Amino acid sequence: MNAALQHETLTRSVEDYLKAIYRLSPQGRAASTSEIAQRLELSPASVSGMVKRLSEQGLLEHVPYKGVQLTADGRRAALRMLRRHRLIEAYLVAFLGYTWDTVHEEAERLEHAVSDTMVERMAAVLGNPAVDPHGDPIPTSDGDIHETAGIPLSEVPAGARVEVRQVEESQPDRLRYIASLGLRPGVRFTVVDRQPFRGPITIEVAGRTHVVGSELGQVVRCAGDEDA
Amino acid sequence: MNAALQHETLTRSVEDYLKAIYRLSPQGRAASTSEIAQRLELSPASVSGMVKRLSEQGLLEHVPYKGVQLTADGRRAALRMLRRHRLIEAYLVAFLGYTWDTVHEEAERLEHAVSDTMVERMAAVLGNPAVDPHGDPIPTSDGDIHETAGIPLSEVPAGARVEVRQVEESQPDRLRYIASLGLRPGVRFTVVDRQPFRGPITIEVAGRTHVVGSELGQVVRCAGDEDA
DNA sequence: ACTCAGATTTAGGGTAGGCTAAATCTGGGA
DNA sequence: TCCCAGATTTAGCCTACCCTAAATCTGAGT
Repeated sequence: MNAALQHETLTRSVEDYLKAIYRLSPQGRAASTSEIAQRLELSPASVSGMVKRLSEQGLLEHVPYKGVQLTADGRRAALRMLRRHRLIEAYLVAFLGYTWDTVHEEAERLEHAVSDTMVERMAAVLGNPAVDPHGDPIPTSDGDIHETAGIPLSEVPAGARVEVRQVEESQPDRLRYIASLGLRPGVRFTVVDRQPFRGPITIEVAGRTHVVGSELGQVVRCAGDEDA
Repeated sequence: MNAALQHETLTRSVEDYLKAIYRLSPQGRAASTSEIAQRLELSPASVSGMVKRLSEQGLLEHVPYKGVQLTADGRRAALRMLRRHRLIEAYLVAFLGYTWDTVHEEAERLEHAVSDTMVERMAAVLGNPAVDPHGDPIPTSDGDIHETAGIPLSEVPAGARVEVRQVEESQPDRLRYIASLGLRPGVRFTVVDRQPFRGPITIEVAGRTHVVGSELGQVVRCAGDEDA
């Protein structure tokens, strides 16, 4: 467990790589070089180079030409960054007048700069929230995370009444659009109609009807409305 | 005025250099390579190299073997960092339970990461304070600063009643010691005795008498107590 | 006016992490 | 089974900063 040592040492770049790889590996699937490159907006060649360094450092497992997976140390570091990122987002919204479309960019920089102490103070004044403003779960300080992945809106059957759980989007303009439809975590709404072949989805939110594309259907994740 | 462009481009390193040079140049005196090196804990050779780059960028004026001065652009950037640093310190003390001995280090990292927007939001919720927790003046967002340099405690005549204005110290242990004497910005106290040749100074703070060394006398700056 | 100690700069080298171009691997379709 | 398109890696290069060691300048004191 040299992760404690590594905390002090990890560079911004490395922290970003680990976070990206975590996000790209649902239940431990391997992430490919090109996926990582795309997410970090770097060339695949650069990613190849960094991947080699990180696997030498023991932060990830690399099978050449096949992909990478985080080691326990790598996962720990990634979850630490995720906690920071999401707590910072929650803090900025709660105390500094940010809205969910503007917090991502700020948190992206702050997550590398705040101390553990500051993160925990923010968590405390927030009352240790379980989710961030987009509904994403906040890992605990000892690295637990409850992936409460709801189902994508695009897979909710027509007629169902559901609740928004998470909005997996970071682009401000898209988030503003989604907010303008009344969709945000915790909001209940009804799926009126869903066309096949990734066709448009008709929803009714707070009495108003909207038709949205399937791309949006992918990022809005919902949970069945148990108490309806 | 390409300073706006530069904002986006300045690296952490450059920001630190400019801030250090500003602090080392009271009323536009030139700062020497070795002073800068000492303050930033770098080798003089490294400073020489960076100084060359920065003067090519137009952020400072360098007369080889003589020293450097900030240009208008450089000064603007330095004051911007000073504003960030001091507002962050004030914010952390006011809202996140920091004490004046612990804020410096945190601010030192955050000042490079926060956006202008966030800085102004912090300023707003703080009510646009004029000074930070150490009594140092906070530059305005358009680069004004009121250097209210009080006189060092070591130069206050015996018998005078004065008020603490600024405590020019960033080391936590020293700040805790100073706080333990009851000295902090705004506190009134009396100089009971002062020995010559940088000798010890006897002060009375809130009815208690302390003897302090002249080194401390340099960092605690005071103002005559007008309304006594 | 000289000299030399100390300050400063230059020379040469290292690491981290980007990039493009070229080489190499992999797997799906003929 | 073979082949080639696309993915991946390697090779070679660049920038930003840092370092130590060596060269050079400056000015204070004789």
